[in-house]
Amino acid sequence: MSAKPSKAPEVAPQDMNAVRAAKERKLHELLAAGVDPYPHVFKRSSRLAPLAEKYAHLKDGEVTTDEVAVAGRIMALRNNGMFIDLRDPNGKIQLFSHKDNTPESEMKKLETVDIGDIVGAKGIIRRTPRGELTVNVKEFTMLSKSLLPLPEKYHGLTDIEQRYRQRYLDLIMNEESRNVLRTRSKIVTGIRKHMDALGALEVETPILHPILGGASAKPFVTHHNTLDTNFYLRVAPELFLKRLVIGGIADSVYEIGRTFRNEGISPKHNPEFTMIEGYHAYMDYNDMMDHVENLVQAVVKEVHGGLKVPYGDYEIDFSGPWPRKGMLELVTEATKIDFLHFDTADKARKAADDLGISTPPEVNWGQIVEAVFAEQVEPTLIQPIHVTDYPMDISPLAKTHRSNPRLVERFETFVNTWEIANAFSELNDPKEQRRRFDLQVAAREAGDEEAQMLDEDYVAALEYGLPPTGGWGMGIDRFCMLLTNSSNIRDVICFPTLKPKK
RNA sequence: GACCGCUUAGCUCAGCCGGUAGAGCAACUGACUUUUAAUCAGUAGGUCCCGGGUUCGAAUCCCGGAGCGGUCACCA
Repeated sequence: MSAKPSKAPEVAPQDMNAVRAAKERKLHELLAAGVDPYPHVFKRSSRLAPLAEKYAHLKDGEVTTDEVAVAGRIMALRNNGMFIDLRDPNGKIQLFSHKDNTPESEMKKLETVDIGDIVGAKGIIRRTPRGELTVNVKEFTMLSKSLLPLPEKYHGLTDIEQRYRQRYLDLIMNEESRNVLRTRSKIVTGIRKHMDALGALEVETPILHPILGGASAKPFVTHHNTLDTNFYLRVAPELFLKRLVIGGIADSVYEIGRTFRNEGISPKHNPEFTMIEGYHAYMDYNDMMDHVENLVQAVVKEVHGGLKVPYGDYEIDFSGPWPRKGMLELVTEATKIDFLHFDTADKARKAADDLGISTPPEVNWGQIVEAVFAEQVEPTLIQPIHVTDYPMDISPLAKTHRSNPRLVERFETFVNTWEIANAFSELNDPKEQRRRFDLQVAAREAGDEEAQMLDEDYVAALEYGLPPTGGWGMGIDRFCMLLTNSSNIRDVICFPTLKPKK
């Protein structure tokens, strides 16, 4: 391009604030000088964190003859650019430019450098008398000229909405945000490592589901054009994973993946969230309790170093063994009422009413027990506990309890009043499964939007034979909230769902 | 979905009983030069979220709307 110095930026002035205009001007100065403000590559001799380690022994004021090439984002300029704070994802270093040791050509480049630019620098490394590890700049390279100003350096970006909408800015400015999302990554890696060590096979199953299944939830609906068919975005991977166990691809399979529920958004609910589900042949829900406990402990230890984790006003102690208590038993402890004594929904409803928990007439016995449990027991479950033996009414995919036909072999693990895991001995009797589906379909026809659909192919798969299988699922996002002391699920999601602006 | 709250410069925030817009950072001009939120002097920067209304006069009061947050309801 013809590099002619241009005073006037190419963008209409009314579209820019003064800060941007100054940056545009500097960009033009670079172009005019024949400098590419967006070069293709820069060879670093080291990242910043290893440098800090390598030179930790340098005393204040000590100078080396070691030449380094470093790169990162400029976070601060002091003394008209004599001191630059450079940062990369894991470290920081100071750049020092002074006419006594920096060539005039490089000193000149400082005039086109702003806070927020990505730059590279070469020079010898030293520690200043005030103790800052520093590169004495011999050569400057603009690596990416920024055109927008960074948020205020001291307070950072605090506007919660903007932090989620422009997560990149939040990440540039807030160490805490970077750390929370890094911890999430570590948690997922830790889970995967634990599962792989067990010999479980990681698989991927469809997100586009022609038939809703695997959980009671309201779905998103989407459309495939050439098939001219609507699909649901999955609310759970469950039925496909069990098909794989039927197929014998492995004794243990698991999937970590995005799941979608078209329900309210809250500090604990994002419309798309990440679950892990695992299925293990020849095991039952007792084995799953051991499994969930081991896995959670392994990951907590890996992320936190120990098993005690602060959350809000509490300290969660993940050391085991975690108590295992029946849901009905817990309800009885809390209410002095044994709901197993009520053989009809009406009797249970009356007892719930007396507790101030009203339920609509169409709900069944299990749903009433669940409502009482949610109201009276859940808020007390701070430390890890496996709540076992759920009503069959609310568990259409779980195997009937071996000692009580009204219950199923299911448990949910609670921590900090939240359900973090849900597991059962999988129902593998095809006739019983069909009967359960029929009940769901009836509930759906009676207006229960969240009741499950009959999946003929899944029943057919069961008819070929699913081994006795233990299955479990865990919401990764909430688990991450617990381990990062986050009070909002959005903090542990890189790009949480927001209403589009305007 | 209901209730409550917030929204002012690029960012962080003031703005009283209604009298016509302020600071710090960032930017610009200059000074200074081993700083650590550098310092000093000066300059520029506004759809006060949007739309109505009341008023001589609205960032401020009233009504409606939007986005976000908190609480509750449902869900994991």
